[in-house]
Amino acid sequence: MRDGRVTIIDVGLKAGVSKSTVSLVLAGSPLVADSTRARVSKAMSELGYVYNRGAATLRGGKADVLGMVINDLSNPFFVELAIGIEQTCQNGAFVPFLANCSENPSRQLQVIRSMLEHGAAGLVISPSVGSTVAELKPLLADIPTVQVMRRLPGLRASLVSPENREGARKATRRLAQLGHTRIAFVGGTASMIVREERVAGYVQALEESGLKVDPKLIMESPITYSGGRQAVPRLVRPRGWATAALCFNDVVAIGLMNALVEAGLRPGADFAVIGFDDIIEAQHTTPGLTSVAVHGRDVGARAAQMLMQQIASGDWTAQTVLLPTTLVVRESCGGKSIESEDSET
Amino acid sequence: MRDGRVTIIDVGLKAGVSKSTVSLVLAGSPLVADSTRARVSKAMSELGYVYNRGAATLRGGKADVLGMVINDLSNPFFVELAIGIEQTCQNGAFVPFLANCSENPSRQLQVIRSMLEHGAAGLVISPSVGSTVAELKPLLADIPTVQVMRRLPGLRASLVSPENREGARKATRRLAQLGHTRIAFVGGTASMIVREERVAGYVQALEESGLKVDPKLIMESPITYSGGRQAVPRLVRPRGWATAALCFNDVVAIGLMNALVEAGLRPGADFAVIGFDDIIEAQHTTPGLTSVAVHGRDVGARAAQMLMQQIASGDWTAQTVLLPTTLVVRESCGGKSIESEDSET
DNA sequence: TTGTAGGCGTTATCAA
DNA sequence: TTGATAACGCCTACAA
Repeated sequence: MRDGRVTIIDVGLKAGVSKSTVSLVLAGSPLVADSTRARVSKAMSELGYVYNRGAATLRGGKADVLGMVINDLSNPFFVELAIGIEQTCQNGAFVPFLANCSENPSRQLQVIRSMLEHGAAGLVISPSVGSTVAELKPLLADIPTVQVMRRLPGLRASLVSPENREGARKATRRLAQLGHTRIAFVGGTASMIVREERVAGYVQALEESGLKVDPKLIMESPITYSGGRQAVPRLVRPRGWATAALCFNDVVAIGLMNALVEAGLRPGADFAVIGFDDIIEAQHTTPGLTSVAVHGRDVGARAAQMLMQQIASGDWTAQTVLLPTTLVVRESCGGKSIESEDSET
Repeated sequence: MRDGRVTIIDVGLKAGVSKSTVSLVLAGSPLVADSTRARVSKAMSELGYVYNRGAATLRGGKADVLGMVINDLSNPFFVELAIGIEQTCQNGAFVPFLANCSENPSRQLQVIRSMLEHGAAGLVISPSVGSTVAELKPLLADIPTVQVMRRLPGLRASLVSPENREGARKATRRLAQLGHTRIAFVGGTASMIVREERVAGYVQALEESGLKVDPKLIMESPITYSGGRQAVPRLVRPRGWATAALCFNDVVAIGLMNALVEAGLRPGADFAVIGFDDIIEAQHTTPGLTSVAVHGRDVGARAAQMLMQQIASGDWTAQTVLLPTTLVVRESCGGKSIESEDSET
């Protein structure tokens, strides 16, 4: 106990047993006599003993840390996702550590390295925009990894993701059914695979509805509130140039809705808006935001399950799980009368 | 390299040097010959060597992990706070690990224990609602700890917090100056110290303005969007019973604003609303939300600085730092004409 | 039911 | 400039 840190030896000394016995108590072994166990436990709490998991890991090899590397926590959706992962870890005897990359690839590398150095048993990662396989692949070569939401092609890692294409298709089809012919897709940048998938669903729905696909209606923007705002001038000048928009996600959609109001247009009446993710905020806008629900918690839970199972089995062949989305209809897209599309799924 | 994990011994073998030399290279010591260093580095990357920080910590005693224990990441304000802490750690050679408690004290205990077991060098903690000194004090007895935003009286730990009382006072005074006489305080529960402070500022401003303090105007609610919503019926029935509200935070304020609109009232025109925190969302509501800016990143940065300094010096006597707030005036409180109060600060 | 004796990967001390 | 050796705190045989 030289340095202030109490060890099992100190505990043993105090309880009058050897360190091995203390270790057995720690492990909850049935071999220890009840009286001994009690004495040891008492000594532990009196000394303020703290288990040194690092030492145990060093000896035993396996760590209980599960790393969550998330691209951007300022998007509420990813917070939901992280919460889903966390809760699932609880039940699985893993300790989840969360790291935020703020959509910064070099920060992401640092964070991953750090988790590896700390002996993480596995990683759930939602790659930052701008990540490259070249830099990530060698790092992740020896650790079970599950990608969530975003996918880096060429990476040998599992994936849990929503059915982006189908979700976007459902949403766009709804807008078309409501009579819109000039429907925009707003948000994200062309390099994002998730966006590609969502745009593909959007295009498919337009074609199925017999509408023309106008590339000018497919707009890029940062995936932030301001990104959504910025799109509005291009959307409504001249007025009626577009009359509806499917947004890359809810954050963009909310920014867009607010800018519409400021431009004198009523979302849901003069202009239809649909978002993607169905974050909690979508219920608390005026009008309520229609959104393609991705069920972030479920996605997170699924990813965590998969990862824990891969860790347990030692087999982490890449698998892919696509989770269904649901169109949650609120007022922002107008035409409440049409029955929900959920039934069609 | 038995178990797949490459050690410095393996690296040394490959490079034809001893593990001590490898260790020196790792530490960037100027003692090693350049040619040796090069050979060792090459061996490391060829073998895919990963530094085992657990082992180093076990040997050396000091860890590089800094734990952030946050009450609730689904409040965007605390995400900002966490980002501030993270960024500051970067510059200080600490690795920040984030854990979310979802406002759940027992989860919080687990998380803290886990961080201690992993040898965290220090903790930044924003205690969950319902935390007790009795359970926290023994845990934190031997580790530098800085509380942020929230304070547990009786805990021997530093605190970085905004000037809640003064912030609330400024906001309330503004509402009074705009001619409101029935001003409510909405959100939070009575047991929260932060709320106590904010309510105290609110009461003080009312008295300074010669207004009566009506306990019925001080309302509790969960600090969520729905919490804000729920307050509205009590606020506007009968119409004009209250004409303005200072909210516990922006999340409550945004929920409240939306419910106002649904009740047929225009925030900023028929009813004045001020929030607290100035989260990013406050700029993206319609109308823009007037808010007492707490500058979450700065608060986080300050807390991280303080903690790192306490770790470095080994002296962690409790200190308190109160950071000033600013009233950011947008449209939700009406009366744009009055000049901003910032100048008075 | 409990004690003894390594060894996990690293760093620090001391020799060479 | 490099190598040998002893800890760090824990767990796991194996012995008692």
